[in-house]
Amino acid sequence: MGNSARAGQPRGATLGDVARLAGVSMATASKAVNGRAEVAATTRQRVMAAVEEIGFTPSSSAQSLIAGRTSTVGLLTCDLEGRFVLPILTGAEDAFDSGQVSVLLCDARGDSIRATYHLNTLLSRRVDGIIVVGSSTDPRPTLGRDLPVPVVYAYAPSDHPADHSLTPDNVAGGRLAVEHVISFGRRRIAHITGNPDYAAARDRAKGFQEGLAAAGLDAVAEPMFGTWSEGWGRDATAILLERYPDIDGFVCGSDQIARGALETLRDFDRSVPEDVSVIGYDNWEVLTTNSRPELTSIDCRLQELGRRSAQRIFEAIDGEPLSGGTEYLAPRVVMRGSTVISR
Amino acid sequence: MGNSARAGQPRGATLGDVARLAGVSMATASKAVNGRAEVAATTRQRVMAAVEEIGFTPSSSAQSLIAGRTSTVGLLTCDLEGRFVLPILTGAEDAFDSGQVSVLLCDARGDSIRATYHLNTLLSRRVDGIIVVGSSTDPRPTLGRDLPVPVVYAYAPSDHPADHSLTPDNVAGGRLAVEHVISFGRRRIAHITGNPDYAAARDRAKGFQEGLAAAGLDAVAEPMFGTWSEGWGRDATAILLERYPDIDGFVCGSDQIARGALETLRDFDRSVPEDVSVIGYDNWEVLTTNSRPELTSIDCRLQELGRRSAQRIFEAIDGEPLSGGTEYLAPRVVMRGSTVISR
DNA sequence: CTGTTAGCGCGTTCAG
DNA sequence: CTGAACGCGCTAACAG
Repeated sequence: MGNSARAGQPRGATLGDVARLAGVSMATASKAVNGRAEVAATTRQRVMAAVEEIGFTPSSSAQSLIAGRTSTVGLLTCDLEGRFVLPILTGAEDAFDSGQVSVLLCDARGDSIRATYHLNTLLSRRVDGIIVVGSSTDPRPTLGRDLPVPVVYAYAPSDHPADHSLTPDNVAGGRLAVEHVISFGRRRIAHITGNPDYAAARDRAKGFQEGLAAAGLDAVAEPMFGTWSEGWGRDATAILLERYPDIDGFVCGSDQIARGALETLRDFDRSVPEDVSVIGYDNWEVLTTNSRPELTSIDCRLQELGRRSAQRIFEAIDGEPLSGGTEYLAPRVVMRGSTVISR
Repeated sequence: MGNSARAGQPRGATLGDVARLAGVSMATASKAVNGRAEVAATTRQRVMAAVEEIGFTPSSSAQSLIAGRTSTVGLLTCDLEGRFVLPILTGAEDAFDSGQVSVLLCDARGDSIRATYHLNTLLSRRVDGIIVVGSSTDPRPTLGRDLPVPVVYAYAPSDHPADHSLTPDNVAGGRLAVEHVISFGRRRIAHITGNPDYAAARDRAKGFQEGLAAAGLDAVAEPMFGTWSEGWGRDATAILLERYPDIDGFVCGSDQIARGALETLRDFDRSVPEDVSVIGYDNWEVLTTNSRPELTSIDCRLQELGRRSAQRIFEAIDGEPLSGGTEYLAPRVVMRGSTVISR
């Protein structure tokens, strides 16, 4: 307090102010501030003192104008609410952060008109690159191929093969899930998953069936497609248990579905993981670590996805051109009590 | 496609390019682009054609330099992962969006050193204002009083009374919750909540007790403080039911706790909402709409909180100085099957 | 109605 | 080692 009255320079002090106060020219002040060698030690001290005194910070607008780069990237999300964008966003923010670049956040709310509007905003702000974060793994329309900045598509791949996309490998995830359950000796395994309109549901089911086949096992039933909800998990599990009482493994397409499965298994007096194994998908902690038993789940490593997306942008900024095509990120299994017997 | 080869001006075309191509001076081009009146219709058309042709977008860096404003605000979050910041963030983004201002996102990861670092970044980028989003409702240290831009604290209020803060009214929420349960005829009501180190837990408990007293009711037991987890909800509910079998209402400090309560009530064969009412807190949809029955909950209106924070920043930018003090946002109840009997 | 000039805040030559 | 001059892309005065 007290020096709040000194806010006579409300919009930030300029290098000129510093120079005047230190009794040097702007050029000298600039060199001192930027730590260049060609400046006398005593002069530098005077300058730095002045900097401290008036709280000078160089204006990025001016610097960008000269450098031709803004050290800013745009993050264009299609649906901020979606729970998948947040980890990606933190991963990217994390990577950019240590690279001294700032993140300009835009949310298109799933509206393509708003998306192009925001794209213009980002281009006008001369971002050095753009990450487009989708809310599902279904391919999304490209922003266009003749943009003046590198663009990377995260989570939802672009529908244009020349664009660079990063997306979780859901086929591998489905396969990993069933392999995990098989490794605990299960042989009668069912798959309950979400809406088949989602590529995620189809891909995971595909991986599930591949894994089963590779182990020489038959599916106990066709994959059950429904919704991504606990309610569907409960209902589908009940249906399956009544029809195939010998089921000993449930591979679920989401943690919500798996939670529902756990609940119904309790109602049927089957013990998890002793009699039946259950595995979820997404590793959504609020769901996986609060259930009884805790839920083993497939983790898509979304934060890593965000980090890598940022890395690709960095490389592109540094001149290395972006290769076209899609990178599939391998998932991993996080083991918990719904498959592992604690002792 | 096809014109991707025309990317000879990779870093964006300049107004000079437009002017040259249209055969006019930069000043005229500027006026045409900005829709000023003092320009001939035919000239304007030539200019706009040139704009289209080379895909010109004005550089915000240059514009900012002149205007002295960047039309950018900083969003400084303390913990992006936290589930409370996301709605606030979307609310703010929403409001800024319609005001043509962009959002610069920084995440301090709960680290105060990183916070001051990011603050400097934001100031150097000459943002027109800053919203600080905390991850709990406990007061947080002020960024300082002598900043050259307006600052608003959202969710976590500043510990400095002269700062402007917006935070949910948890006392009102606790009271609202118990009033709702009382309105359904419940008289033997218990409160299970989270860690008492959190102001949220204490405030909600306080509101709970006020509401009870105002209705002339005695608490069936002291509020049960624990953790914000389903496990604690299950355990605390079991303890209470064994000790006070006549309990007919559970006011919970979080939706997770309420989910746990629902589960234990099932184990005890009490029907919800016929015999017992249960209400959660936060209205976290994945928890409230997937339970059996669905969970009535208190909604903090975080998106509205974000929107209002943005509004305060707007007002401050427009010259209206920020008043000191904290705005408490009234919560509302979202009714679902855990209190309302469907028929 | 159009073009010329100056300057926003800064970094970077190039003489002194 | 220091300072004067120029330019980044753009807009606001003024002249023409």
